[in-house]
Amino acid sequence: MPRKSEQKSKEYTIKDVAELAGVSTATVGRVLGGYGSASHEATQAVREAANKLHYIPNGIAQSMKKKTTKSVGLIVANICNPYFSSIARIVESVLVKKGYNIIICNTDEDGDREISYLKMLYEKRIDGLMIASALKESERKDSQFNMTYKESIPTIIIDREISNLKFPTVASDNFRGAYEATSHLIKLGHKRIGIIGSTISTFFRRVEGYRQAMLDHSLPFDTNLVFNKSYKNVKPGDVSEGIYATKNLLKYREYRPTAIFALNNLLTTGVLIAVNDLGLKIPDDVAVIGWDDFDLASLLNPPITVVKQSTYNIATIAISRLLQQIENPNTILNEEKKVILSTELVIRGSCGSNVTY
Amino acid sequence: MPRKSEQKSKEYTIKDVAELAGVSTATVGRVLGGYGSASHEATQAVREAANKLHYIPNGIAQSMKKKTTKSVGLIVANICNPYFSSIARIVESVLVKKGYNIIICNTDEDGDREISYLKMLYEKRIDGLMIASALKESERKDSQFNMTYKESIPTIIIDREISNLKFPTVASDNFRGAYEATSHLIKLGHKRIGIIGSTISTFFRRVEGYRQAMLDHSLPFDTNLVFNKSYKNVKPGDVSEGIYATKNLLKYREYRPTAIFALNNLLTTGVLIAVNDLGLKIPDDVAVIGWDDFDLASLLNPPITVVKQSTYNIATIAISRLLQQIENPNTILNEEKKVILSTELVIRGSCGSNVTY
DNA sequence: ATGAAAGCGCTAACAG
DNA sequence: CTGTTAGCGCTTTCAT
Repeated sequence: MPRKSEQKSKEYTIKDVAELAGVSTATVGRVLGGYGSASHEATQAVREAANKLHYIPNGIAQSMKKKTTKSVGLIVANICNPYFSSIARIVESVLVKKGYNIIICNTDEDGDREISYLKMLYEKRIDGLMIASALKESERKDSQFNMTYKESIPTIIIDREISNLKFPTVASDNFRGAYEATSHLIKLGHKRIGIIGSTISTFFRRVEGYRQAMLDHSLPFDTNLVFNKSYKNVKPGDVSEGIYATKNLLKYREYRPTAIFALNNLLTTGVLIAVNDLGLKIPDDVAVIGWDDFDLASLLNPPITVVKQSTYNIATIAISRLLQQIENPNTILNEEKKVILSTELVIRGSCGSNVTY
Repeated sequence: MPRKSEQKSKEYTIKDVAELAGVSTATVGRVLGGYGSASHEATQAVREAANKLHYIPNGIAQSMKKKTTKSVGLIVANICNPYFSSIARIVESVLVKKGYNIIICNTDEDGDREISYLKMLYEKRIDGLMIASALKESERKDSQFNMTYKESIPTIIIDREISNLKFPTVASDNFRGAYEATSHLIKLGHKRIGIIGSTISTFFRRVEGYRQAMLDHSLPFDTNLVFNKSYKNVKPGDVSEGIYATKNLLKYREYRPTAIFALNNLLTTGVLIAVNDLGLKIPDDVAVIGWDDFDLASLLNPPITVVKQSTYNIATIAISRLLQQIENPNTILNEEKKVILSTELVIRGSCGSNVTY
């Protein structure tokens, strides 16, 4: 095999195939593209020629004509978060069956990055967008905001709602999930409950649920127990945020919360590590509840109680709605535009006795 | 704001901008594209016009001309595997800085899916490809095989080697990692060691390392202790494979291995669940070693000993080499084409005494 | 400094 | 059934 180095093998075009097959480019398009009709003879010749040249159609040129790219963008905070990777996985599996590709973008909860991703994706002329927005409420006041998201392209919002945008959205009932978790702790006798989150919108709703539960049970809402720092500068998969927050919360023995509610998996892990570092015992010294279930939750000692989101449903519903919009641009998704899925409190041992009430 | 419903707002083109600005399309291209030169006046007018129309350049048309798409494909087994999601995360973060997007493809270890993904990606005219191939050795004998991968497009192989292909590759030293883990168990007195993998190439190398270690210590290589079933039909994130394998391995008390070596995170979790189900204790009843480290490993009781891959290095080296190829197509990567990174045995408590020898 | 025009590879009328 | 041809939106010579 003579190595014609440097000589980048030319990409064959439909024209080359046409010449070799002795037909017109239109005919080649017809047999390869599967539209129109061609004689058996022509079909044969074209296939043969295409094979011989190892012809690979130029999707870019096709997109140019057809005005569709068969790709959708997925913007999430961090693909390393099992919650998002599960969604990506499920979404991709249904997309690929329809010939779509998925372009993944990690914002790290940075609004600016989100905007620049949006720009990239729109330039790429994606057919659809699925997004867990990192933009904070405040950043949306901006007058330019309305221009950031193109309402002309099919979009589905997941995980978090984006106010003043009329896209369909699929998310968990963050308020209720947190309300239930908090109530659970209260019923178990906890009065001082720490909660660890961050500045993203989803977490605000969860903190509200927590707050309401406290209030409804005549307990004070003490902001000292709310750790809501920003995620900035936290490396992906970095567990230190949760550790830091926990150590902070448990610093003063007398004010120490008797329970901690961590608002995502990474934070939960951080809490567990910190509690362990401090030589404290769960649930006797401090109870723990996490947001999002994980495989090892039931194997830890004690097993960890969690608020479980129906990730599968979120992903499935979201992608089916998005495809609906893509394939039928006139679909009006006005009614029932927002679907809020309930969460499930999975009670294991990390909050004390295994009550079932 | 009158809602001109249905009337899909027209995408503005460079021509619209040109007209509004009162210049030619060439000039618009020059100021927006940042090449050539334009008068201050023209520049001003163009920018204004572009802003007013919220003009978004058509990347497809650009790609058509420039013959570059600014996107790279990433083919992995399953993005839900923390090992792959970490790689994706790191790779994406360096790519985005250079204006590239990343298209993620999950093969689920299915060779056919890999081939169809490859086709999609090549049609999309990706600028580069990073791949952890799912193709088994046997599938590569196929005469068509050589045509499956286009040597004309920059490619980097990660995690597993693909024989007879002259692409650069970055992977862990699977043989050595497994050899060390197995030796560790042997030195701790284990003689019957079960190993759980699957039919993918990486795992073969690991089993070979295990085998060599056994042999070098005058222990028999007993295929009854090797669980190497196929992954087919296992759902993403499904832990049942590991559970099934473990229960199988531990079925007959008298032949029972005293240690189990699980070849990826998901399998490790399965092993832990199964062992727990069976009411056995780690490490007394059975020792456990896992492949790939994980945050909770040190929090489990006992903490789990693992073979740790330098995921960060794999991702970083791989992407830098890929970019090198993309940006400088004439780079000859002949020497040192293959980089094999060593693994690290992280000894915790799951194999018995915390020896350090 | 700027405009006209060719052309990237393909699809889809349209005409035959 | 098949070929000719006109673009899709942009970049980029080549003139001016």
